[in-house]
Amino acid sequence: MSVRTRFAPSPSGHLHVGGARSALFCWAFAANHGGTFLLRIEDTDQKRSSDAASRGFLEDLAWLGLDWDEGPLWHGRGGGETGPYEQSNRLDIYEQYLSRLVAAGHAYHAFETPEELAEARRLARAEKRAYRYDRAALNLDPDTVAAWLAEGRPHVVRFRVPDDSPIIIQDAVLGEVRVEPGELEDFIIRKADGFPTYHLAVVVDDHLMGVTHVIRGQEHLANSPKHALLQDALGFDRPVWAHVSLIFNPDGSKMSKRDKDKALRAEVRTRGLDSPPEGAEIDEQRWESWLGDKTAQLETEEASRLAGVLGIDLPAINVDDFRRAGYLPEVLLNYLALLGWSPGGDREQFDLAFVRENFGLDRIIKSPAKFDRSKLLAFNLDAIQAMDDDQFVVRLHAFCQDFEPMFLESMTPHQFKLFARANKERSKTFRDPIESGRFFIEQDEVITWPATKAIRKALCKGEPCGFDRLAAVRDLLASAEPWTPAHLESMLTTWADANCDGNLGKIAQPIRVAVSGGPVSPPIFDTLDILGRDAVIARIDRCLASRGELEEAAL
RNA sequence: GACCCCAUCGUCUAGUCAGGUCUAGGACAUCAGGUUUUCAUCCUGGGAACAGGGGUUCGAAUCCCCUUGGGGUCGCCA
Repeated sequence: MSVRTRFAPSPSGHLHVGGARSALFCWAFAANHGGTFLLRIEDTDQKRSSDAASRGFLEDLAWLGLDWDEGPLWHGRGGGETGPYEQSNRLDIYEQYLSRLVAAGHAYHAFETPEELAEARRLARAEKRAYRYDRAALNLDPDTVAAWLAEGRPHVVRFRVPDDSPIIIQDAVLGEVRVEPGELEDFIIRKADGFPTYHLAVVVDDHLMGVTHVIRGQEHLANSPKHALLQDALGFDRPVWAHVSLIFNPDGSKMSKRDKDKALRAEVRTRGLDSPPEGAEIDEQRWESWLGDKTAQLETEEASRLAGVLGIDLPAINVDDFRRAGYLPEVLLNYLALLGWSPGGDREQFDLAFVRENFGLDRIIKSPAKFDRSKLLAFNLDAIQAMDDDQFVVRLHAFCQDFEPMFLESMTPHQFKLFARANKERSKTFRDPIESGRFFIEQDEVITWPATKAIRKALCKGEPCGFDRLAAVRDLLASAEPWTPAHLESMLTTWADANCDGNLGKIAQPIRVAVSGGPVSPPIFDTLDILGRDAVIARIDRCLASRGELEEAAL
């Protein structure tokens, strides 16, 4: 039988790195076995699912290059014989299996309200005992149940957990996992709104879609016995389970899609804010329910607006966060693969093709791993340095198109090309040239020279000082012909030989500060080339004019 | 709290399943030098781990047990 794997996210927010890794492993395992990789949208939670979120997921997956063979239709991907692939479109299917379970006595109707259950849980907790549903509904007489159902009384359907023998599941990563009878309660398989819960939907869909291998995060391990029970009751084969260890934050807590909200809530609390701050654009009611419910999540835009207003950085946990931060998809995938899987030996850097060729369940790592940003960054640096110049130009261009269009609007294509090339060597991410290169696209009049230590050192220190040297080469630059890095270099090198003992830095640094407003730029001759003569001279003149002010500030 | 999972440098890991080749290898980080017109790179070198205790064995990082530590789950979320 051919291998079929599935990635089945619930569309709440963006794809986070843990989900991305699960998707990668599913993809790789299927690809390695010439099988099929399915994508299924688990949108049975009416409160939390949104179309926007599921589009975000698809985009994130596509950006990573993890194409699904079957699943939602999206830009030429997806389709398949076993759809629909959104659970909200499969309700009638679940209903059939649900009736079957009820008819066979494997499931029963229960009428407790959420409030009653919450109270029972609270009580159990107060008495320090483990809470399990008491099966009260099982003792209802059939006529009462029939009457209540007929009058439309709200109810759920619970699965009747057999209490005679232990549940033993085989996990490809963890081995045998055993749960004693009595550890599981009669879990709910259909909610009061008529939607199935995750457990039922997953089991039915995995069966109908022919899923052979379920590779997922270890937070799902405790669900597997429930699924095994449902599969047994329904007469389905069990899939091969492989539970992958969790990804942690550096502080050791589980890296979760709720971390952003957690950080936000903590900041709101410490500041004692009781209403949404100006500029966050969150309405009062939403604010209340978000603050009060620690499982509630703000929309991506709301969250980043709020973070902006509060002046805090949100933790990067979503694929999209890393994309915006200028990481390469292949590097993120490489790093993620390493967090939970190892090809063995000393091999660490590899591409998707390598993962496809070598991935196997047997080398999945059992212990949890902390997400280390600095290693990811080091990998990204290596990948960028391994590109040829033209490739870097193209990819930086694409990045700017998505996130920094100003860089394309403010430069000619030729300038952009020079800009990209000059920056490649010092770029760890696509963000780097953007952040350090703002001065390239700013108007000449916007450049200022604050009296920082580095700027004063370059311009004011010494005899002669940087200003003196700048003044001395100003006309030389104004009349330089041709305006090329090579010619500028030979010109200024000659000048430095004659005027500062061949120490090019003595003149390069004042020029750098003058044209950029700061102490950092690409190599000075490239920088001048990109800016062009007019901007360079205009900036030098303005810088020279600011001399009095700067020297005064230094006193 | 109950149940389940996990345990090699600060971090990710190789080595564990088939015990000796391990005075435990690599990578990131870190420290010390060096290269460099700034920044970033880059080069050289250093320090850094088998959680603890019992077994089994001629021999244990590797097998078993206990302890400790970390984590997950305990939702009409998925």
